[in-house]
This record gives sequence, C-alpha cells and structure tokens, in this order.
Amino acid sequence: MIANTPNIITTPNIITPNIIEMNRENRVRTVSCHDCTKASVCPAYSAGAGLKAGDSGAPVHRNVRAGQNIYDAGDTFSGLYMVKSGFFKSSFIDYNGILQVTDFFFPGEIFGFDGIDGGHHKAILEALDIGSVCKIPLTLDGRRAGVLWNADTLVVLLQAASESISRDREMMYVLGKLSASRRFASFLLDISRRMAKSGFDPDAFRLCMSRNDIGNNLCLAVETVSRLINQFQSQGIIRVVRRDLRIIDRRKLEAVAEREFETEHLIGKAS
Amino acid sequence: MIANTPNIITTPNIITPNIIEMNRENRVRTVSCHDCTKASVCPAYSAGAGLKAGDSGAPVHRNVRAGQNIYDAGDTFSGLYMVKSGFFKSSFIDYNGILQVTDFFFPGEIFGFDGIDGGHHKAILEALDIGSVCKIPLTLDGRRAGVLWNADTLVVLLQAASESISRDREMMYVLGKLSASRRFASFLLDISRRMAKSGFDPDAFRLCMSRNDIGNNLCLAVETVSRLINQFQSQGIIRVVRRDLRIIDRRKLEAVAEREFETEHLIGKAS
DNA sequence: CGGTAACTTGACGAACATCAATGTGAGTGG
DNA sequence: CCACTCACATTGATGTTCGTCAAGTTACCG
Repeated sequence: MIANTPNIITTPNIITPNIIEMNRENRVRTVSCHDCTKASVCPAYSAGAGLKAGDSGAPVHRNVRAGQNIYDAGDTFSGLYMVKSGFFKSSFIDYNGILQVTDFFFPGEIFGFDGIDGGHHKAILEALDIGSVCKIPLTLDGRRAGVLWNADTLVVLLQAASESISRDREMMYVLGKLSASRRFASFLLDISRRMAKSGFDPDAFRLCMSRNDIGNNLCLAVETVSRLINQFQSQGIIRVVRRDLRIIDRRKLEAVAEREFETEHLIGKAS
Repeated sequence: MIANTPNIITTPNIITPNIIEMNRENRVRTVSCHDCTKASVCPAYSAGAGLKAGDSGAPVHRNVRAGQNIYDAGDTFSGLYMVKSGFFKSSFIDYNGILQVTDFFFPGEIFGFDGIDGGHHKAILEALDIGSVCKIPLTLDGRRAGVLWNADTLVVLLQAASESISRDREMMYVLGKLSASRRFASFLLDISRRMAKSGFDPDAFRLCMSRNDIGNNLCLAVETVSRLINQFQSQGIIRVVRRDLRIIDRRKLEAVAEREFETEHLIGKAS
C-alpha cells in the first residue's frame, strides 16, 4: 500500500529524517520531522533524529481520503502508525464473518499494535475522513528489532502498548458491566477527552463515525444509540444535529456515566 | 512486597543470573535461570544471561500461597512477572468500588503490563493457589529503560504486550457480542488451550477460580454460570464435579462457541 | 457439629435486541 | 431545479435473554 523506499525524494534537508508525503495518489513532498506538530508524542522522533531521508527506517507520511484503508486484516506487519490528522477506525471480522469495531484513533495517537503479535495485522484500519498518517517502520524479525531502533524508542512503544491495554481494559469494563446509557455517556466523555487531547474543542465536535459504528463499538443496536441520543438531548445533556454534537451539561453526562444520575428508562417501554 | 536486593545470597554460581526463592516468609534459596523450565519463554533469560547474582537487574523468584497478592492497585511499577507455577487472577476496582476480574494467568505467562502506563499498577494480582512467580525487574524512569535491558528484550516484552492486546480484543468481542452460553464455551476453550500450553491435560483440569470469578470475568451473574454448567453437562459437553472439569465433547463445545450449535435456551424460561 | 462461604435452583421482570416502517439528506443525473 | 436513489437515521411494537431476588443445598474449616 505504502511505497516504502522506491519513491523517496532526497531533499536538501539531510540532517533530520525526512517524510514522504503523497498527495492524491502520486504527488509526494518531503517534510522534516522537526516541523511535525506531533513530534513530542512520536516514538519515531527520538529514534529517527539522526536519520537521513532515504534511510530504510525513516518515517513515511501518507495522506488518505475517507473510506481508504491504511491496512487490511492479513497484511504483513511492517510498522506502527501515528495519526497526524483525521480520524480512523479499527475493526476486525470475527470467524463468523461479523464486523466488530474495536477502536477509533485521533490525531497524535498510535495504532498498529494488532500486527506485532503474529507478524500480520488482525485488524482493518480505515480512514473516517480526509487525514494523514505517518508510518513508523518497524521490523521484528524473530526477536531482533529493526536496526534503527534503540531501547529508548522501544520503551516509548511499550508505554503506548501499555496505554492501549489500559484503554482495552476500560472498554471491557464498559461493555461488560455498564447499561446502555452509561456506555454511551462513557463513550461521549472518552471522545471528548481525546478530542481535547488532539487540540479540538472538547464540548463541540463532529462525530466522525456513523451511528452504526458507535453501536457496533459499544455493542449496542443502532436503534438503541439513536434512542439514547434523543434521550440525552431531551434531558438537556447534549445537543445533536446530524453528526455535530455539543455537550451542554457535562456534569450531568459524567453523572450518567457513573450512575449517580438515574436516567429515565425511556427505552423499550410502551410510552 | 518483594525484597529486592538486600536479602540476596550470592552463590558459587556466578556465571548465570541467580534467582532468590523465598519459602514461607524468610527462607530463601538461589536457583539458576538455566534450570528454569520457563527459560524458553522468559524475556529475562536472554537479557539476564550475562548477569551475576546480586546484580540489581537479576530476576527474583517468589513463592506464594492461595490468596496472597503479588501486587496491589497503586503499587509502584518495578517489573514484570512470569508465572512459574500456579494460577493467578488479575482484577481491579472501578470508580464505583465494584471489583472487576480482568484476566487469569497460567504458568509461562507474563503479567504486570498494567503498571507500565502511569508507573503504578492499576490491577490487583492475586494467587489462586500455591504457586510461584519470577519477577523481572524493569524500571522505566522517564523514557529510559533499566540499564540491564537491551533492545532484544524489549522486543520480547513488546510482543508479550501485543499478545495481551490481542487477547483483550478477543475478550471485548466475547463480552460485547456473544450470548451467555457462547461466552462460557469460549471461556472453557480458552482455559483448555492455555492449560495445554502450560503442559496440563487440555481435557481434564481443575478450574482454579470460583464460579464468582468466572461470572465476574465473563460479566455474567453467578447464577447464570451455574445454570450453564448444568446445561452443558446435561448436553453431554462437559462433566463437572465441584471444580474438576472434564471436556467430554470438544467438537460440540466449539460448536456452541461458534453458534453452529443452537443451545436449547433452558435459561430464564419457565420449564 | 455449627457457622459461613460457595454453589444451585426456581420465579419474575427489566433492559435491550429485533423486526418493521418511515423519515431525511447528500449525491447523481436529467 | 427537480426527481430519484441509496445509505443513514429515527421511531414504534414486540419478544427474549439474562439479571435479580429469594430460598434452598452443599462443602469446608474450625
């Protein structure tokens, strides 16, 4: 999918690793890691600081349109990805052929861990909008890391993996133990938090995914999600127009997520 | 909890790293990593091969009794643990004070990742039986790994973390999408597989955890677990006497887990 | 033994899925 | 500019799974 080394254009900037950016299919431009707004959270930055453009371990930038896949299930693992802009969806197809949305990714976040164990990606990674990612090449042949990788970098990766584990644990809890309304409230708060972390307004944002994706991710029927949106809206907690969402009463939303606030069970009841 | 360096007893064996074993409180004995049956799957083995007993990075062996904790929520992260024998339970307490059983660990498996992100353990790790673990000291001050750790070792850890992520994803799927009977069937198959991997009989083993723990882990009521055990038993799939379980018809168990086999919905129905 | 924790069994209802029908808006093409 | 389409979203009616409550039963440990 990503042209790895062949199309690399060497630029005057040879002190810092260069990034190949592909605009609409074949247009590419190189960017310096130093200019990257995500450098502070990027494991490639510390590791690649001494790399030259064209080195096999140099990060590769890629632009995508909505609906495009970064990788598919079964693709050979060849590195991790840092979201530079846009929003991404991670899903996989279970042995019954049913799609399962496992996660969403926001700018500044790292994905691709699903490919380390076993050497092949288990998930499908799809762009939900126009966006860009930076691929951090990483080879794990046997037990030896790619030559460009030092212990410091791997610690950063280990920390990212650990964060991913923590989030998954949280998610297991949400799926297993929480009612539909608490799940949805938790979901909104999580999105809001990550939006803020990515530099967006935590109280007014555009839901980048469909109701279907939300339902799938929370393991709720689409209809339930729809009803919850309405319920929250009529309770003055949020305000939604299509996919644009505004959190009106964050306190109340948190209360719902933590059960302090008993939501009227409008769902599944004959009115 | 674990005395780290003070009680180390240096032995004649100084070529390989030595392990401190503490029997009933204060009795300790040193063991060589070379004699360890889990060396092939242990990240400490490759990393520690050149260490001497007493070195700060040397693995530390510890024996535990049922009910003892390896670490508690909030404990400072100081390393990962490899299960040498026995069975362990990982749980945490959510912000509502409710206990959530997240995982079980079998001989040869590694736990402790919950402490890497943030530097403090989020989980409580309890021994379900008499057993022993080997602590693999690992410090992550800032972004720098403990001096004894090389890139190779960290790759092993990264792979273990990735496996943990894969397992968690699987679990999210189980919790969110599967019916009670499919969950329980999946649970039994998972236990069986891991039992086999640990060198036990995959078809006849002792459930090391209580019904309560199973229910909690699968996010099912204890009563439901009890009913499912009965149901599976009357369908000739398993045979259970207290905690001793035998898989009679593995094919059928797999079919239940994958929905091919429609379990009679004996539950919640007036007979 | 007797007391407690673990487990089983039954009855009932609530929460949510499912089914079905309708609404809505972004494209597309004339 | 208007019809047409198609995916996405809403809304209502009905049914099933599983949690909850309650009352046993059994093992276990002093």
